[in-house]
Amino acid sequence: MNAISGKPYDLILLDVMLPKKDGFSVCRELRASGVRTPVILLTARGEEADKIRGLNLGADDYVTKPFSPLELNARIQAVLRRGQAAGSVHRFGNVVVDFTRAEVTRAGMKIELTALEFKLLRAFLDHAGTVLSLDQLIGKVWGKDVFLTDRVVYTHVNNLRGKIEEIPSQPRHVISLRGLGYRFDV
Amino acid sequence: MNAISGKPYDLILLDVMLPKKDGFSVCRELRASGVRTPVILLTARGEEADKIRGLNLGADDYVTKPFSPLELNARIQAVLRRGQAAGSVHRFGNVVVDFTRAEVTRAGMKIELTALEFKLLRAFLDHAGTVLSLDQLIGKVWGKDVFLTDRVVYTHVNNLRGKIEEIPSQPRHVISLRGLGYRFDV
DNA sequence: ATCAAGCTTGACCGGAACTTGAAGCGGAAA
DNA sequence: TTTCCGCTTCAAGTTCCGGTCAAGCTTGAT
Repeated sequence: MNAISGKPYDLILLDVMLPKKDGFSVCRELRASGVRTPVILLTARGEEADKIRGLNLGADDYVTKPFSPLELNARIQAVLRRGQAAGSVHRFGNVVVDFTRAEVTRAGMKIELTALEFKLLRAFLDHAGTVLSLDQLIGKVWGKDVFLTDRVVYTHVNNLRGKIEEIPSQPRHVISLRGLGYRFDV
Repeated sequence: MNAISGKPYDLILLDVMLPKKDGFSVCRELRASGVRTPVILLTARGEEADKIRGLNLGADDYVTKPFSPLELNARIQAVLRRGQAAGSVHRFGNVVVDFTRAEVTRAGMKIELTALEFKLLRAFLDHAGTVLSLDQLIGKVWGKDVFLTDRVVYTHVNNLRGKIEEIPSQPRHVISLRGLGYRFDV
């Protein structure tokens, strides 16, 4: 821990399989002690659950072994670039979204989203914390010049809710603002 | 402090949780010493009160942890774009208005505004300190060519008052000018 | 003092906005 | 072709906004 905490690293590559102490504990302790340096986890093939666990502990991305150097490099670049450009992995509550893999998990369980629901979720995440009117949503998800009834949006927003919201979730992620639209809160 | 005061930064990202000295003090001291550089506060989830405190101390925006890189970036851009006018976050008295989130708080407590009340409040804030006739208000809130009785305005102005004015507030924010209209004072 | 116009404030209720489950439709896969 | 499944549409039910009404108050003119 102390080997890391003081120094300003740009990125931490963490193997889940370590002697004496596993990568998860390290990751958790890092986060617990306030270190916000990006962390990429290296996990062995087949340890799907580990991936989720790691991301929920605060890791920024994961790479499954065996991995190609190219992929690792790409993900490193992505994580470093993140904060200005759209990263692939997002987290809110207990759900993890990986747009490049088109995978979503809630509390470690995989969730199936349709293509449209992905677009909708992306629109929300791209504007997290700001109100999106129905027209804006339609523009971002379906396209600028499409005629759709508001009901279409209602329905799909609710379908999405049914999949990503914990049940019952006291503070929802997708918040209805009557007369204004929706707002996504992380 | 001196590390900041001399140099022409475009923006300051300030974590509320800092070693030795919290972000609030830093923010207050900055403002007190005349630094007008935009400040974005990072506050932890659940510290709702902190948000308000920070904004009242002169911060320009806040981001609650955990935040998505996208949101942070969006807010940075927003604050930079803001310049000095027409920002999303307004303050008057002990109330804070965030139009992009469609959120209003008074003395730290969240207030629910309707869509119409938001539009009305925006019209007032956009022309704070100047008299707005009823016709002007109707034009800005309902639209240019709408026929409405004055009573409609009366009612909604008073509904808005009931939500944003402290009770009883000796100097009101929404001031009636008999025969002329209303004036909003910060 | 008296009065009327302007404003305040609370209550009401029709309908718009939203939720939610289910049926219809059409394209892609088998 | 048939089946499947995602997107759209429909519809019933619920919430609650917003224009209207009304009664009372304030202010300035007469």
